[in-house]
Amino acid sequence: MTRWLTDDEQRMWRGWLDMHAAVGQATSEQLAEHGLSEADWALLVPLSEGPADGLRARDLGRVVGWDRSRVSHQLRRMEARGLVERLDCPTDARGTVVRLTAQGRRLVEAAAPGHVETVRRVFVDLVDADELALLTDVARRVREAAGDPPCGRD
Amino acid sequence: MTRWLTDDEQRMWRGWLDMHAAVGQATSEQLAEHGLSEADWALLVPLSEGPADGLRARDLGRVVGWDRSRVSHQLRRMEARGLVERLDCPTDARGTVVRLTAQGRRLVEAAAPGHVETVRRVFVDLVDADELALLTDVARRVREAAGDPPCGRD
DNA sequence: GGTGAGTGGTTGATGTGTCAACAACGGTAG
DNA sequence: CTACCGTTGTTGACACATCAACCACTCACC
Repeated sequence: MTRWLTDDEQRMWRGWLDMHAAVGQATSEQLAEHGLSEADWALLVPLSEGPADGLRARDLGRVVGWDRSRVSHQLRRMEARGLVERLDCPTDARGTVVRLTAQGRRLVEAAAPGHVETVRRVFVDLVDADELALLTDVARRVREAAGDPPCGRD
Repeated sequence: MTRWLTDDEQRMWRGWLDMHAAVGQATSEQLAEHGLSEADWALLVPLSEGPADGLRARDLGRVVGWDRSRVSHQLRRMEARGLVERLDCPTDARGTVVRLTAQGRRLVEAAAPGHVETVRRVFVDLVDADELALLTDVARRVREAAGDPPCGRD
């Protein structure tokens, strides 16, 4: 006996999916003004916030919640565009240290204000304090129910 | 003067992104048990709900909010797997009519109950009536602020 | 009946995400 | 020291998303 979704539930579920698509589109378009993708941004942010001498690819992957392969592929493309460079890790010959280039750092700093403004305009500034607390709580419940694959962005 | 996100705002924004990742992962894994992807599902659902003699590719694209190219690529892969078939459109020589095969219809009907149960388990059943109304309203506000690219799923 | 703008669909190129296989290294038990 | 196992990162194959180019067709207009 399947409990199908009621009309209200379906409206919420679909609206929520469409909301995510709309927000993703808005942030993608904003980053594209600087020649960046969401995938670029996901890696550039922790690199810009981390130590100036770079991060182990392993640690970078943990921060953003990606597997090694995805990180490696993305870094290859970003290195080809001159955003990051890969160095041998001095403490572990298996490792790779990833560091922002000067150009990469300039791009992050140029794109960050517009990114935050977009996030505010299409989402954060549209909810009041009560709603913000409730959304945070719903998100926590859902992550726990779904098995909370640790992730991180921004 | 950029208004950076406060800690609470950042927590909500990140939690919300992670929530979406967790829900997407849960539904993807459930569909994968039947050998289906989210992209397959997006097209299979309107095809299974539409007329038995199929849908114009154009109309299918409008329902799911995809452009022509994306629909065409996805249909090519699905046709190769025997889920759908493409027929010439009798009323417009430019058109293509897409129809579920018997195998495609069996797969949709086999996967649908588990899909709905997953959506309930990781999301819908975790919010009460008040929260459901509020989430629906927030989603509406966000879609309007972001420019509401019409979409549709499930 | 032509002609030209617009529509419908396909294709190829490139960027992105996932999986499995692989090579190289580190750590530990014997 | 050697054997072995777990870790780290890369690679290749394939699925998916986006963009631009292209062709065939429709339709409105002359």
